[in-house]
Amino acid sequence: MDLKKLKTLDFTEEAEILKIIGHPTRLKIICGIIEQDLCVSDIGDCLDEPQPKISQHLALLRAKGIVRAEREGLNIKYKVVHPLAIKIAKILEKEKLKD
Amino acid sequence: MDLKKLKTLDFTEEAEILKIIGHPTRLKIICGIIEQDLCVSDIGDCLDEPQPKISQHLALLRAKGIVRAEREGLNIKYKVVHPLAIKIAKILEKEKLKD
DNA sequence: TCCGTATATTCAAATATTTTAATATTGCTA
DNA sequence: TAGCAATATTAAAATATTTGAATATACGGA
Repeated sequence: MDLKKLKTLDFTEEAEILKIIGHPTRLKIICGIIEQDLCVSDIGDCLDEPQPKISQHLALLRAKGIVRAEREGLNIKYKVVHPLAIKIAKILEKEKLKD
Repeated sequence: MDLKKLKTLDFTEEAEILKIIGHPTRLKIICGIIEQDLCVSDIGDCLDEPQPKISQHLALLRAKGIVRAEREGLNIKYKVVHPLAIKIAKILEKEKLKD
């Protein structure tokens, strides 16, 4: 891409998504729910983190439109909905499963 | 991926890369130099940011192994070398060129 | 070797993020 | 409707990042 074109582009939104995803706990949450929806307590089990902390991270992800919550009886299940986040999670999952 | 497998994985390094890239200036730098190597002053022109700021961001990117510097006469040219960063920059470039 | 151009470093102030702990809310079921 | 299980919110303290301004270094050419 030439410099003139680049000059007109703005990467603010994409950067924000990357920054939010770029946290070990949140990234693991996202990779965890990319294939299957999970509820908060499952995620907590998986990460060995206290429930409120998981909820806080999920709240951030929700606020940025990266995940969506859906009540299912007693639990609330989360799924990834942001296209860029989905792409990145899939790339990472693939890399991780190589080993 | 099942929960047991997920539990054994660590996403710390990937998260760090994403976080570093997840800054508007740095992301634009990376997308700018994905196809062509650029020197600091070209990057500065393109972003309308003071030179020391650009250098600071480049230093961070260098420290994390995301870009590499190469002197070329009077200038120093930068290129992206981190595989994950390259993948993401290419995804974003493609998206941006759609519009 | 002195000068100018290009780039890098440093440090302090402002700002943002993360963590922790306590507590609140929601909805099911007895 | 009381109690329990699941999830969410809040606020303060600790920590990390970002910015801005000043200054330093490195290299090539006269």
